[in-house]
Amino acid sequence: MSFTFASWNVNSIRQREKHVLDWLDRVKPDLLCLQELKCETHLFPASFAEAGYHPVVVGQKGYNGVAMLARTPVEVVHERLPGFANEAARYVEVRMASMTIGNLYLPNGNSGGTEGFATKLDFFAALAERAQTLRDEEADFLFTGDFNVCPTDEDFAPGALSPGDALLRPESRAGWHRLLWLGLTDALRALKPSGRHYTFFDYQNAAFQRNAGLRIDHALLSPKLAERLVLVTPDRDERAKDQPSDHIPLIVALA
DNA sequence: ATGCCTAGAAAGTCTAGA
Repeated sequence: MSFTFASWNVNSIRQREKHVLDWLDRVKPDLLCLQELKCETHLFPASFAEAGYHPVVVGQKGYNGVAMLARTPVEVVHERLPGFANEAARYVEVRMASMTIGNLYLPNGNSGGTEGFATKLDFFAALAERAQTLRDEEADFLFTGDFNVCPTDEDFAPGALSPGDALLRPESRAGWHRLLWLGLTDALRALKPSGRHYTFFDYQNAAFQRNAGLRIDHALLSPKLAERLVLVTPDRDERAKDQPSDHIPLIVALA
């Protein structure tokens, strides 16, 4: 059974409500995973449910916040990442269409000094543990969201990041690679093994116009789901619109 | 020169994003 999902860091759901509604109407995914809601759960816009989507919202005041918008009712499994001792609203996991789907907003790691970076690595470690558990349960599962890591040097435009940035530090990349070693497939690179396929463009210095982007929004698929992979598209059209998020949707289709 | 955007919290101008 075919299944289309997307990940989109919207940088405030209230600022982007109309963008998301229009996008849902255009793409009609089975599931949209949102990050950086920047709003409390009870302030999440009602318009998505009115448009026929089942919302699962894990919000908080100010920063962070994740949500799922599903075309069918879902079972909520977790509203925090097991093993990640931090109250920030950065993970939500559901069961739908015979899959377990984790939607994550991984800490950036550039703020908060040594402790801030350690929190990022802690999230990666807990995510690997979660992957191991799901693998042991023989679940078909995927993780998608804003991983805040450029897996290789091909995943950021020259000059877009300074050398010591948390998005490309070896420890961050090791966290990413540990997930791959657990048998997960990087959906975009499975279908587009090389080339620039960015998902983020800074608001400053006309980064989008210069294609000075980063590939930091990802989808990781467990083996049987990877066999069903037919399409991965970073939706650049969204970044050209008025008042866009700095991230674009990453669309993935399974056969 | 982490700064030339953007958003949120909050009422100044920070912090965080990445």
